[in-house]
Amino acid sequence: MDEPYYRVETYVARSSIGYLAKRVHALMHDCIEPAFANAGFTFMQWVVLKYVRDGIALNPKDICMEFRHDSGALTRVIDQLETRGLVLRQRSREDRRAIELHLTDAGCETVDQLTPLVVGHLNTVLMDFSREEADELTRLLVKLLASMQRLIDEPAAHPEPSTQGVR
Amino acid sequence: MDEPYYRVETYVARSSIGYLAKRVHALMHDCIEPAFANAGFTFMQWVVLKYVRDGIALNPKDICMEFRHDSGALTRVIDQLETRGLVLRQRSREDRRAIELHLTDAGCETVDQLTPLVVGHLNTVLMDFSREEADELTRLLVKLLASMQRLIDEPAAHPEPSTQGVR
DNA sequence: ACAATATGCCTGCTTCGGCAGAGACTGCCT
DNA sequence: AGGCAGTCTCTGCCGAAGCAGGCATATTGT
Repeated sequence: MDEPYYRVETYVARSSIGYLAKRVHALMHDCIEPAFANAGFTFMQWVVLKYVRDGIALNPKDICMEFRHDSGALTRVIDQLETRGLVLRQRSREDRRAIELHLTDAGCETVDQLTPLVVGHLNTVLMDFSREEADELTRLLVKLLASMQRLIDEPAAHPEPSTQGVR
Repeated sequence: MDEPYYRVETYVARSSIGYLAKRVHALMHDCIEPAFANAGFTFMQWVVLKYVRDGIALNPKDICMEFRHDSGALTRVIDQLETRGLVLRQRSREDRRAIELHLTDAGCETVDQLTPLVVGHLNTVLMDFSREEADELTRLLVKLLASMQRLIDEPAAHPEPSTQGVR
């Protein structure tokens, strides 16, 4: 972008992508979490099961990186899933610090049962969107994620107006 | 939309707006929260100050509604701000259940000092976006919010494929 | 071969949001 | 006037995430 999108003088909280992102997340959560609770799960449990099922991430570390979740918290989520017999922990042969996660049959079944619930909710939420809008929204969100990811990975390459020392 | 956007058979977690929303929020948080911490504040504290400053919401209830925040949690945030002398609580005359929030001079000053920090970060995050893309992203997020809001307000008007009883 | 550093996971402590209920108050109805 | 339902704020409790530290293992450099 040639010149800044937001300006200090005219900045209004409600319309900034920061606020919007937070509220989208909060509302999405409010929409879907009760449905999961209904089925006896939490969203995070679902995420782990789905990620392992799809092979997106097979160990805790990758899930943390992919999903930006706390590793300590993740340990406990996996504990729950293991206790319920949905997931198996298995020490990796190549790197014995690492753990390989495997779904049990019950775990696979759970994913299959929960998927329609998730898909249904997402489709409901997108009801008023044209296919083009949904595609564009997805594209822009992915792009935004990539930008932010780069900002975090390249540490402090982009100097900000500092406000250190306030209060 | 004529037919569903997502399908059970082809649903891949990473590209769904649900996941994207959560990750955008998490990354946004990771980007901005440290900057606030640096200045001695939290994001929620900033939100309250900014909302009051801009007159978007002058009492706790409105902030809760606008920002979808827990009212109990908000009480405590306001406590902190009051302790630090940035905000005043004042019983409303018209409705003595309600509280009117007012910024002290120090509070106004704080908002002025923090605003560039927020605006700077947002602009940095949007660096690779054209103005049109940023506008479109904002529009789509707002539209998505409105859709979800409607779903929540109209209770259960949209029957979902039920998965009750799983586990 | 050995030390120094980094990585992956786990564990306690702290913090914060979600939730339920209480207390004060308002407006409506009879 | 009095009762009653609804509203606004606050409090206590619980569960989950953030954080820091620890242990086992891996990797790198000398």
